[in-house]
Amino acid sequence: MAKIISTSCIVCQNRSDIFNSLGPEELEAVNCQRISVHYNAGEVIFKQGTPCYYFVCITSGLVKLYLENENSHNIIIGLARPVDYIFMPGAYVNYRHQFTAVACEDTTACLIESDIWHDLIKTNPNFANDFIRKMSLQSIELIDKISSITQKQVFGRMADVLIYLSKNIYFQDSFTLTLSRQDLADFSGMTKESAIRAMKKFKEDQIISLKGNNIEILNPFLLETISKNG
Amino acid sequence: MAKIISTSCIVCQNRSDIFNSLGPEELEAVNCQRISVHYNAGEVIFKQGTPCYYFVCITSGLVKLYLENENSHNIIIGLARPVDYIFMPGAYVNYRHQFTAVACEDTTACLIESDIWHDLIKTNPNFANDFIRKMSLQSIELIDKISSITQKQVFGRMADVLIYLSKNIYFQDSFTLTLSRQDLADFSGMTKESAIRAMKKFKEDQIISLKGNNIEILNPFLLETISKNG
DNA sequence: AATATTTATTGATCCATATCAATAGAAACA
DNA sequence: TGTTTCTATTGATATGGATCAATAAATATT
Repeated sequence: MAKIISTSCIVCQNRSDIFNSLGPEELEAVNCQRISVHYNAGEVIFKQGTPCYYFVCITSGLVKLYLENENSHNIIIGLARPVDYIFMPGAYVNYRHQFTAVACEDTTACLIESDIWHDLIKTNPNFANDFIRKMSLQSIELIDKISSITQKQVFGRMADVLIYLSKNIYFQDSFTLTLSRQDLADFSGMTKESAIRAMKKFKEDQIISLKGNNIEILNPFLLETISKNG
Repeated sequence: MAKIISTSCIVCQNRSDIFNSLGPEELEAVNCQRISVHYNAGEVIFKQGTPCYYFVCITSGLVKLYLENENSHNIIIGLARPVDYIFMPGAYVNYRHQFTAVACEDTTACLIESDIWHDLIKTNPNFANDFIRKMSLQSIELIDKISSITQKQVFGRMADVLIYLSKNIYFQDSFTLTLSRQDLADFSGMTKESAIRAMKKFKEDQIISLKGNNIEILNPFLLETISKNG
């Protein structure tokens, strides 16, 4: 890891939207102390339980955020993509990471000290407002995840995951997965075997086409129906 | 419902902690337009999917927050008590309630217009900071709920619920439940029958004493172990 | 107090999904 | 190019917890 790249935040094309409310001096202050890092696929960005000193802004790649458990399987509670940063509820509570972040693809990120972040929130109401909006969105995603996992069976849950991937990660009905089957399982709260069987059923029913990691949603309407009916 | 009571926010003993960072004028502004309401046990405070115009600050009683689902059972994602307010992630996103709030006991609450709330966040950085901290805590609770429900079996989940009730709601090892068995089930993501059987097992194993709605945690250490081991 | 209604409890059965096991395919490596 | 290693797939079996059904207890109603 740790191949440092650099441009300025002010001209950065992959800058997180959260920084749009900052003025040039504020952006420069962020730029001055930011650390740009490259992670290879599979590398840990941070571990659940460790102290959190930095906000992680993803500039390229894909990151999975998951809850670890000694006895049981992991559960992916979210994915982070450019142009976004990883939400960090511990930054305002116990200064610990609530989950582990791992790069699914080769990923570049900028680390921003949480002190600066806190200062910006105190001094720039628009930044604070945007930050609250992002936290709210994250809360809603968590609520949606609870709803999906507790109120739906395997097909409904897998439908939710495929819809989420196409709408929020790949922005297309057709995409090449960089998540493993195990990841899909962890994301939909089931075992790898169940995930594979659910996908196989969708393929048989012509709802998706599936060749290795190439997925195309052929019948989004039916997938939506399966999601709704659980 | 709607038995209006009144005192001033400035002298209120049941004022939510979130208002501690407000000055007298700000408190007075809140006081001027607040609406105090009484809800009987069982009454709906707001429904999932409806617009959210008010923050609800609980001054007495107990409120359950749950996700509704036509096909499936409800799932309680949290409880709200005095001195607290109900978090409302929709207030910054789609202006809709993400869940339903129902009074479990006779409950009084003050409704505060979200406009005023938004103004305070923009103008008072300490208020914004406290608000972000509260949202962060809520996110962590949601993450804990996901962890509990997906990574533990019935006994672990029920242990989590009992620990939560004693530590965060009743503040004692011994308490009289105002939640029904169905509520306990909805809170731990299982059926009423499974909830009753789990409690029965804990009673047989002398981990709790259970007479109707009177619960005492006799062996908190063992309960904690069950929670950890799932 | 007697009756109706809701909530709680217990037992029997069933089913969705996990677990286990075996194989196949893909990627890494020597 | 064969060997190892990891990931994916498929089938067989096991099981945790849901569902169904039948009281019992508590609460509300007349």
